[in-house]
Amino acid sequence: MAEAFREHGFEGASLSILSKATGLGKGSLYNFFPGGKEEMMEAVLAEIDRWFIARVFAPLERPDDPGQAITTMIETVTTYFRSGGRVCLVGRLGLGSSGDPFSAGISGYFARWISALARCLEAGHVPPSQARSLAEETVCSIQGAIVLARALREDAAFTRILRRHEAGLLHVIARHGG
Amino acid sequence: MAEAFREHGFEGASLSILSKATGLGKGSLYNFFPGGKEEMMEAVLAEIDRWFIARVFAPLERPDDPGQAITTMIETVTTYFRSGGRVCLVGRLGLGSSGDPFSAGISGYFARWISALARCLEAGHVPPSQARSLAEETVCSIQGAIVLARALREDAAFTRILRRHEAGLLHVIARHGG
DNA sequence: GTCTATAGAGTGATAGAC
DNA sequence: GTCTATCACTCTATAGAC
Repeated sequence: MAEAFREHGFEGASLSILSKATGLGKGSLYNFFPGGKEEMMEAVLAEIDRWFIARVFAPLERPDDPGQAITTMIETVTTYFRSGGRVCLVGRLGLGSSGDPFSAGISGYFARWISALARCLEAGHVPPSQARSLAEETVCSIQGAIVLARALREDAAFTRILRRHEAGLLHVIARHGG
Repeated sequence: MAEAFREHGFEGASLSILSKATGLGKGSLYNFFPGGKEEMMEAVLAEIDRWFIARVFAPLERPDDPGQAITTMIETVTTYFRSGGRVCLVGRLGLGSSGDPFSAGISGYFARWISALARCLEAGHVPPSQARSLAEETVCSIQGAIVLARALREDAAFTRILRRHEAGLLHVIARHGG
């Protein structure tokens, strides 16, 4: 179901697509999600949120080794987004007017990602304001890299961009003796 | 019509929305665009392409003053995307499976943008490989900034990110005596 | 009997095509 | 405006678990 929303968007993911994707009839879908498509999307977003909290945000927020945490984040994200071949559903949803009912979740996702990464950099002794700029820049570039890799049909663009950011962040930490 | 596609996407922009946006009846729309919605989107993309070639790509490709060309590009883009409040239709289309019929135009748009910016940096005596990386990074960040500004509902994020890139590019040109 | 999960025909509304 | 297809959604029917 998540993949169906990812690929077709909220409006484009029809119930017949969702039914086929899940292998469930319409009756079953409405049994699980009485709120209809909107509730289905909520569930998908909640699952994404849990996944990112566990695998991305939490490790950044209290890192044993900030440099290692950043390297791990880059690897995790590269795998998750399949080197840009897989769209970020949260980002995609935010671009459309159909994302309005989910705007709290959407902004929360990005806000937490940025602040988690900033905290990691601060743990590496990067000054807070610089940490925030770098974190914002990195999350921004990850989203941009997905757009670019999809548009250019070139996964290498995604990995190239992420690698540059990884190197940049590690360099800044090293400079501050992180 | 462009705004309708921008805000609702290809699937979400129904003919009644397009009809209302243009002030034309459905019959008139099919008179102008016998190919239906797909042809309407083609027309919108072609118009965007012309606009970007005239206002963004061409000035970068043969700059009198590379630094000035970059500053102008940042200003033009900031205005065009209304500080992130306005979505990039080409980027948005690339994220969805509905963009498949337009994939050539989509990849061409980004490819030309990156190479135009790279050429501008080369005119500022930045070595080609570095110029290309910086150009890719910048176009990537512009797209990411739109996603982020929309998601966070914070136009300031867009202008902040673009300003950082502008400063970075000007600094690199200055270092190479551009 | 009650509860939960299933499938799918059937609802009116609206889609895109012409 | 008129077409048919499809939309989100409802409803009925059925199944097994307890």
